[in-house]
Amino acid sequence: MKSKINIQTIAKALGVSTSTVSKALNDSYEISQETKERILAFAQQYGYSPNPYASSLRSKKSKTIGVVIPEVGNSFFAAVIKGIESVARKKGYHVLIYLSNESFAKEQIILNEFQSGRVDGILMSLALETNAFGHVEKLMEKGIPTVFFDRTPYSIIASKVVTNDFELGYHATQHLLNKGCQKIAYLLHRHHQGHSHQRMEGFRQALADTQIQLLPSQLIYCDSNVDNISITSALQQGRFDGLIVSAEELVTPLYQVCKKQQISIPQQLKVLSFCDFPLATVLTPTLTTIKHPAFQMGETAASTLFKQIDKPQGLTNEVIVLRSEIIERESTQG
Amino acid sequence: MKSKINIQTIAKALGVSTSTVSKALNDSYEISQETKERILAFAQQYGYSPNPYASSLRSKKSKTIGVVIPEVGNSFFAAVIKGIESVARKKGYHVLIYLSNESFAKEQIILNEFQSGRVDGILMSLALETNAFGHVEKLMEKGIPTVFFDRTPYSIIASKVVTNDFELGYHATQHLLNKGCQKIAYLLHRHHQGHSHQRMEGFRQALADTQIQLLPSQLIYCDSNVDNISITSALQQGRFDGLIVSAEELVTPLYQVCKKQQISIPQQLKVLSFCDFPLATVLTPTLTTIKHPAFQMGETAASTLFKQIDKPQGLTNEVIVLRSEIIERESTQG
DNA sequence: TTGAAAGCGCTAACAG
DNA sequence: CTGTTAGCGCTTTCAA
Repeated sequence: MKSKINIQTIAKALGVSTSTVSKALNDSYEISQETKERILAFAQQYGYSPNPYASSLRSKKSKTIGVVIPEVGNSFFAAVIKGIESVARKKGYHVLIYLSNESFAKEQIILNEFQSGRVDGILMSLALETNAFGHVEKLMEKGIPTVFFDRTPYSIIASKVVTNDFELGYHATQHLLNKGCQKIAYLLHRHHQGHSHQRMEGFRQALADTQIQLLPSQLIYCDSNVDNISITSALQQGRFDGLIVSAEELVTPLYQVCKKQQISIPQQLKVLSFCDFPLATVLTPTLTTIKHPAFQMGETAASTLFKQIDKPQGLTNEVIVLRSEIIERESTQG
Repeated sequence: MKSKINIQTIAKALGVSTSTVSKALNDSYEISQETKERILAFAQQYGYSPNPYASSLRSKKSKTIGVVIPEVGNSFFAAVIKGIESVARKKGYHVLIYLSNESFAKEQIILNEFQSGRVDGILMSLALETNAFGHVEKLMEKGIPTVFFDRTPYSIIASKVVTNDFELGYHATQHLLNKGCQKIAYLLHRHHQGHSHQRMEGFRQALADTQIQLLPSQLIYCDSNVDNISITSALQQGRFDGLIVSAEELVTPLYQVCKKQQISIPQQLKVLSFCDFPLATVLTPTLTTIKHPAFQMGETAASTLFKQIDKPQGLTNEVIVLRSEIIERESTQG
């Protein structure tokens, strides 16, 4: 380590007190313009940057929010993060990203760390594995502002930003029914979250409204991202003529299976995905998707969080529903 | 906020001193098994979790490493992060992810924050915009352990983990030449980094070795991720019969253009991408790619960083080269 | 408008 | 093995 410049160094060098320096650096109204400039210039010149640990320790706030997401590497969460950062930047807050890797255990560890005031607020989307919310409840009892988005804990009362999941499931199903599908399957992860549940309920309801009863065999569970076997066996012999894919990672194995088994989309099987991504426009056939307002979801979640941070007493627990839209492409063409 | 339990509360409640509690919680050998258990049990019961700011302030280390990457949402960086986390977890370190969003300015701001000891070490891949390294040099002068990966500052001596970029450019080009291509173009971002430069040099060299001179028109620059116009105009009238795509985000616009302009791959244009991703296996045609050892790169970079953190004196500045491999698919078939 | 002093919660010498 | 003590670098009263 080279130069160990801190507030004291500056104070001594300029013949002022540390509190003056501190106030100047924080642009306090108590300090004269002249002194401020003198101190700022010095700080600038010598590349001073404040020790965040000291200031957080003393002031009890970290100017930092934690974002807990299951994974990166998919277009949805990438866009959400951008939305979050755009809001946080305006407020002068830092954004720390924590990955649960879809693991319940990891998620618990992460939330545990937040107990100690490492962050001023939390934005969170649950891991697929998560099916109990004790860790979430413990956190909320501490009164740390928290907003959930996308994958939210259904049984917990909290601020949430979600999409119109039930409707989406319903409309997606209707879309396929309108295209003439009779036997629609639903492709999903073995572990799945509340929002997934809502979507499935929409699926079930849409079927019910058309006098179709949902059979267990219509739900195709996949263990990992490359579970081609389950998909292959589920789709054989033209058992289904419509398919809803509930996750971005499941699109690749699906297309692989269809190619190998010579199942032609959309003639034999119409496919709709719950996630939009750029390459959907160049797949063969191009893929009908549901486009979520990911960036906006990030913005909204962050704004909601800052509302809580700024006035912690009135914890409103509002649930904000954003609308997603179906983008029709070749994979569901009649 | 509810319970404000800290080390003092515990000390008082158990009739011991704060240092005993501190040592017990850090599993120091100085404390008897019995006392340890008593303290741990108490801490557990009352949900104590240490204040990271206080401990970092005092101990001068944060047990945290910062990872600066240009973006999330692509398979490469997602895998790198997983590699990093797997190593960091074993060492009991936290991983904070910072996004530069390919912006030079943002990158400078981030590095500036690191000046103050927020993290014990840094792993970094440069933004596309970055073409000066003053901010990097300033950081390294401070002696903060830093390892660069993938996109590294070519003019700076530092620890780096890279792929065999020159070779890759060379082999990719040879691959296309061997398939009979005569006029090969190279698709890249307008802003680009050192590693990209190396790859382009490999490209140039491979052409030179075949007595072909590289013309400026063979380099197709794209401004953003959806710059279909440049691509369209560059590819018209069968000007090229081979193409190297240097970034994952450029694959979608390329396929869009080829579809629209009815340029058939690989008959009229053979395509090779410098990035592998799952959907490459189901595109029409399937895409020949170069698969980078992303997870391994993350692991290696993190291990190298911890070596530096653990013995800061011997800053070795090693450059580790990992090997990537070409995965041949339909898009370059003869 | 500035300064003195106290202390955030924890760790690390050093004593005992 | 346990306790005492002195800060880490900063913010924040309160006094000047």
